[in-house]
Amino acid sequence: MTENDPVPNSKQTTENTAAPGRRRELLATAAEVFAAHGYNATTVRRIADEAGLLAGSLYYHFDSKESMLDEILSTFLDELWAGYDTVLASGLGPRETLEALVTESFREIDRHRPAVAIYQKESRHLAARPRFAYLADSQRRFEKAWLGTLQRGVAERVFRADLDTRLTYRFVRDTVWVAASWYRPGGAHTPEEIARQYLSMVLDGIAVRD
Amino acid sequence: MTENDPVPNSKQTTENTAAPGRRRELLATAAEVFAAHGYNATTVRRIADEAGLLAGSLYYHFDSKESMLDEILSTFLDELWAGYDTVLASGLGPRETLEALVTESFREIDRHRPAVAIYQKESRHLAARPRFAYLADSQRRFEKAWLGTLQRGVAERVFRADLDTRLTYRFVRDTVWVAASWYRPGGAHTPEEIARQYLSMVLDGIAVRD
Amino acid sequence: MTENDPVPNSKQTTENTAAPGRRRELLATAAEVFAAHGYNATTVRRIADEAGLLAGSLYYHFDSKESMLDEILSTFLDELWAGYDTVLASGLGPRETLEALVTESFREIDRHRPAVAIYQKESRHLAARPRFAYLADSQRRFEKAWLGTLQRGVAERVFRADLDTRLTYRFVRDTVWVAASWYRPGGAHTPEEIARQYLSMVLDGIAVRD
Amino acid sequence: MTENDPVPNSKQTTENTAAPGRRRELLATAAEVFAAHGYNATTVRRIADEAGLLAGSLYYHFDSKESMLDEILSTFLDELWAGYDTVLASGLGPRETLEALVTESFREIDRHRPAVAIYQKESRHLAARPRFAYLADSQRRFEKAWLGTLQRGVAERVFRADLDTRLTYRFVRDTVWVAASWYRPGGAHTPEEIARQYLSMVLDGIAVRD
DNA sequence: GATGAATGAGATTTCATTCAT
DNA sequence: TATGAATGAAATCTCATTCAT
Repeated sequence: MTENDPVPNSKQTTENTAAPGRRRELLATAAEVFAAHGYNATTVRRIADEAGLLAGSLYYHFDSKESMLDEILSTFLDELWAGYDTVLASGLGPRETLEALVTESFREIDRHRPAVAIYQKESRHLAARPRFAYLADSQRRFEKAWLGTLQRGVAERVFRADLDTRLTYRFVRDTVWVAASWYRPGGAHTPEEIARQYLSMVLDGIAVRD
Repeated sequence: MTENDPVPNSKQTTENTAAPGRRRELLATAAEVFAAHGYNATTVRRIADEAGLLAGSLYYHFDSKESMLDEILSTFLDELWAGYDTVLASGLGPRETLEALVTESFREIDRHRPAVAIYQKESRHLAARPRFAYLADSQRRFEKAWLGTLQRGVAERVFRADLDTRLTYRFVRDTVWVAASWYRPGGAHTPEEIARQYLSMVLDGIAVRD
Repeated sequence: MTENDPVPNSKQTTENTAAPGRRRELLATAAEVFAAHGYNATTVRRIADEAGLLAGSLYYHFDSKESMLDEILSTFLDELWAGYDTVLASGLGPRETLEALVTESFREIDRHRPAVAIYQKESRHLAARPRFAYLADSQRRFEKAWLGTLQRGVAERVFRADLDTRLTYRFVRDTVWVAASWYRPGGAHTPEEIARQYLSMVLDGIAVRD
Repeated sequence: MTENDPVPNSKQTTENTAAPGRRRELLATAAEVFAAHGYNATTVRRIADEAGLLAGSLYYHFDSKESMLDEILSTFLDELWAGYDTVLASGLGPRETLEALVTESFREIDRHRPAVAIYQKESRHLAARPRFAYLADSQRRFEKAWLGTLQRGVAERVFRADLDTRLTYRFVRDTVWVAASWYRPGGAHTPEEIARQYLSMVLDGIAVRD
């Protein structure tokens, strides 16, 4: 769980790595539009309009609409795993690991909201395509990290013994990521505040204790 | 909250001359395909293939691809609200209401999995179109029911006083519905079992109590 | 050399075999245009114009422009090899085999002029693509048939001993097929007449004998 | 037939300020790519890649893709006609003229293989455009030279009386030029050797004489 | 009820070409 | 001389929809 980024992805396509200025701008625009309207429903022309050039001109920078999506998702996942790996490598107990993962996740949502929203909506069917195989890989690592933490918590009697860890994993995973669909950076809550509230609910429950 | 189906929708379009059996079959097929691949990515031809007829022939049964979607979603919402309204009309306390709503929700997922999955993925951007205004209406009623229950619970000291109810509402709402994306009817868990586990987590937390 | 059509080709794509009427017409039109202007330079719209429908409508009948080309070429090659195999299986001597192959070739040009012209112009670079691998296969069988006949002729002292058979094969092969670029069915010469003239030149030379 | 280059062509376009070395290199590269993939299928970017610069940079050297093609073909034809005119002006008999023309042709293929291959594939449809009218002119002169030689040969009883000279002209013309598609300079045969073999076939036939 | 054929609008992509630097 | 970025026209292809049979 602490190995160095074993998730292979295809981030770098034909185009050069060196001149990231324009490229990054265009990707940010594309991500915003994909997130707002869905990948399929987004036309290349729409992205181009938003970025202030003609549709065909995007093809100077990117091979295809799909390769934009690819680069958006893989860049996000690379950063996500950098954060996760730091957490997982730091030798925390299960509860602290869970807290750190949740907090890190909300921070990623804060930084990569469009990418997370796209990931949330599209990853399931994308993962089937060879080009996006890294999504399935990431999914697997993800499960290992979260489910492992829950199971360790149960084993160490930090989490309740009667927990269906698989089910709990799904609940937790989904709630965290779906947040990207309503979260607005710069809104009422900081990522850390949201994480705190969420952890409070999941760890201690919302019911008043007798 | 107990009024009779105030959500207007357009379920019945022009044609319902023929045996409603075929119609229902075709909608079930369409829902399955929409859920699996997304509404936009689903071609009319794909639905027709799956149903064993030619694309053009679907237009004998339905006005348009959109009207299939409309009918799938509105049928689902009608049933959902029938269930919810029964719960909300039965005078339960906040905790029991929450339990009943969650249980009812997982039952709906069990019965209408494809519709719920479509709803989950598409409702946000559909709600903007006039034809699907009922989605926004439903969303509002939904918020009133759930958020109201949480707030009532805090007021009656059944739920913790320090709860950010709005945030909690979002967490709960999302987790429940996203379940449609992994739930498989006839799988390891009954809807009631899933509801029980989920409620246990949300109400009492996963941490071991001192 | 007498086995039953061992050249695999992909003639039948998705579309049905049963209703060949419209399909065949459209292919004939496409072949004519491909032959006249080259495959790359031919637009789908041009074919559609010539056939009297809209460009998009062609896609009801064919998967792609490429699949039209594929079907044109593979249909032609199937017929060609049916004819060649009959000749090769009939136990003729080298000279008679050569005469029969040449005659058969000019007959095929008469029947499939556009296909032959396309084959002549495009086969070299198409053969590299997996989809058109059967072109390379055919090319190999072709060489075996013609070169083999020439070599047999030399061995049996029917053809001159000092013949560079490989070079002669190339000359003969090319001359025969390039004829498709100037031949007009219904013109001054029948295929058999052309074959006779050509064979006279190749077998006996154009110089007056001393 | 001995006039000095009456074929007008447009070889020199606007720019020839710079070192003609680079220009020639670029044209050689372009010719190679045109010959390998066809003029239409060749992108300016491909030529630029092969030459080690960017697509836009080619426009410093040439007006357009078409002007590269123009210069390649007209340069070739100028040299070809220099050779042919020498032969035609030297007062040889029909048989010797034919031998000299064939030999000269294979020498041109050796020197200008890519240009000949392009000429072979593209000249028919290019000749229609005004800019490439010189291709049609050349074609006419070509026919006059070859057909005239054959007719003279028949008249002088050097070639067989029963020859269909028009048909023979086509056969001979095609075979010679198609050779560009398989000939590789520096391969097994010198141009002169190929010419000898070819002339042997055409003049004396491949059949053993009784 | 269903088919086969077509429409037409719009999508992605390609590519020769331009031009400021 | 060359680059990097963009243009704009056109190409292939997709797909919801229509309609005569």
